[in-house]
Amino acid sequence: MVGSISGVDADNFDWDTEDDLEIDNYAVSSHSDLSIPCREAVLGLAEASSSGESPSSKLIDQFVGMGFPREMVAKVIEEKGEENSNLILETLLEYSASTLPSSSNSKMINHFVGMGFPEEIVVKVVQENGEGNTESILETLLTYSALETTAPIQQNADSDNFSSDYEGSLLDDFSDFDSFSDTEEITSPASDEDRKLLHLTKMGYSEAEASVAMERCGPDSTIAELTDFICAAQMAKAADALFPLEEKKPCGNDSNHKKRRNWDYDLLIRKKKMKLEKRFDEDDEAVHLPNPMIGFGVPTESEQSTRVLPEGAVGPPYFYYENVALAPKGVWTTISRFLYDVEPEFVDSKFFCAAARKRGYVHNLPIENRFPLLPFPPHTIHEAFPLTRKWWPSWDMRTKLNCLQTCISSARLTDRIRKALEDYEGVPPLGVQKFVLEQCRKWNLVWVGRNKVAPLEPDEVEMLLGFPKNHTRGGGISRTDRYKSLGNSFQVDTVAYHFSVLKDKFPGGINLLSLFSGIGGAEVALHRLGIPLKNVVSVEIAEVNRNILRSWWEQTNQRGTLVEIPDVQDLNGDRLEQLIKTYGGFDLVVGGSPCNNLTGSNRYHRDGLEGKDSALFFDYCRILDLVKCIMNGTRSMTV
DNA sequence: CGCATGATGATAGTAGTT
DNA sequence: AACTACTATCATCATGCG
Repeated sequence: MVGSISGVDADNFDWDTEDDLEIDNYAVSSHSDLSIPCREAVLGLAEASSSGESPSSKLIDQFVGMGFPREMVAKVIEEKGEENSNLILETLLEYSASTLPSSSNSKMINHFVGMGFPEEIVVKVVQENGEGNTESILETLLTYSALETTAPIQQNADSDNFSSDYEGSLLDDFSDFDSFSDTEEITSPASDEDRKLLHLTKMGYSEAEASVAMERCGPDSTIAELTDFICAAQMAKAADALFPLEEKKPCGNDSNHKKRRNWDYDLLIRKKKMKLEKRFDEDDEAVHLPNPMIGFGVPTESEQSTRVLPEGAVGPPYFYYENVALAPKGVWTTISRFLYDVEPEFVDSKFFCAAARKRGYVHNLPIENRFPLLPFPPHTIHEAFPLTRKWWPSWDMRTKLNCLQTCISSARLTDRIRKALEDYEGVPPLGVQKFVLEQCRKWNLVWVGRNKVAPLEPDEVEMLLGFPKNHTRGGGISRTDRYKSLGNSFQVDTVAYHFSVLKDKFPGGINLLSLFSGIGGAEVALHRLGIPLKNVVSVEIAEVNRNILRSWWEQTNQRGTLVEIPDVQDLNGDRLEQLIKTYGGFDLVVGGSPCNNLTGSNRYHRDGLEGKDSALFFDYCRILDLVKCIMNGTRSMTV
């Protein structure tokens, strides 16, 4: 019963059974404290000689693979120890920059070229900054990358005001183009928009960036405005990616791309990132989460707050965007910037129901005179699950559940917990309590019997989130799918509280554009508020979710029209124009874009807004902008 | 192939202390 | 300020079964 680790005390109880040594088994491997996981490229380089050797030589191989001399690597590791890879790299860079004479020049250049910077620029920058100053070389190079231009560099300004001069001249160069395009008649086959797009891509921006910028800045925007916008956006997300959407660039730099994934590059970028963010936090105020997380108010805290929306944000239509509050740094700054600089409202659903759900909402709804859905849902675990009270131990002080996620705990875990508790009559030792509570919090376990904990059933999750019972049940939906769909959904009471201000404004019902609808949290919220749904256009990629929504739509005898669109990419300007013409415009545009790449639960692809799924946020922006343009009649008549 | 199962940390924040 | 301790988190991947 006492674990195999010698000298354990009560607080350090070993919970691992003999063949299950995985729990909290951190820091066993000597590599576990490396701050950056090994990339495939590095592994590839080290693979040949790595198997069966000591971690030390493995580490040496890794750095040798980056192009440092073996002796130097060995020496540095000896000096600094193998724990701190960052320090090792720094020292290596220092050495290779300072100790090696003339021949190092080309080596250094190769080094930066290997990171993916164009050779000519590297040569120039190294000359200007001097070889010794790795930091400032990198800084200058990164400045270029942020501008991401392929135009040749001819300026000979000094390094201090280099970038600003560069940008200035760039814009000057295009001022001619602006006046030209403004006055030109549109007679050629290429539209004004296409010309600008072409010009921007020629300047080195990706097509995606360019089109987003053009949509955001409007049809009459000048090239200068557009570049301004892109630069601002890039600076905002510089933290996440200094080479946004690099795959889209036409020039095929596949080998460079791979090299960029090198380890040293990642380390340096990370350092850079932290610096940039710090600077940003000082200038713009960082997005900070309120404590308590009640946004502009919740029903229980009856404080009336007001706000003034930025001019560009004012509807129609009303819009409502949602995502996880605890996203990687800089993400919410970017989201806010792309949504007309509206300040996000961070709300924890624990003020509305028995489960926490920390989310950020960017919307232009009024915030005065909100009212909650009635009846109030249960506010504590005991109220929500009365039967658990009998088995709930006194030392489990939880009154609220944590965030409902897409996965549930394994049966093995609850089994381990049961076995652990069975060893004791009455109250278990503190160490045992700590372990059990930790797991209960992590997996939202509730007490269903003596020493027996269990994950929530799907219908219990439905109830907690404010959906009707069996909302996600049947019709070919698997149990796993139910958990997944529910875990990705709105908390209905929370969203309904925000939507409640619409009830007076749209007594005859509303037209809803619902992006990434999922299982229809927004629709259910409006319905429960008693706001009639006239026409709903729902965009949802997953067939199971579309089935759920359609089934709910039929069961609740909706009078309106439900239009289902699977792929958000299909919702282009033409389609929108047609829909808006048919239904007379949208009153509300709702969307909670996928969060897979933002949430901390994701161990594999937490890539920020640049992630494969999270980038769909930009589709939300695109569509919202189009709706705004079309409805306000400012869209150019050329399409 | 669909489905269920079990194993797999890192990040960014708070709170407290030095 | 810097450091430690502690906490929570709309998940993905490989595997095995029928």
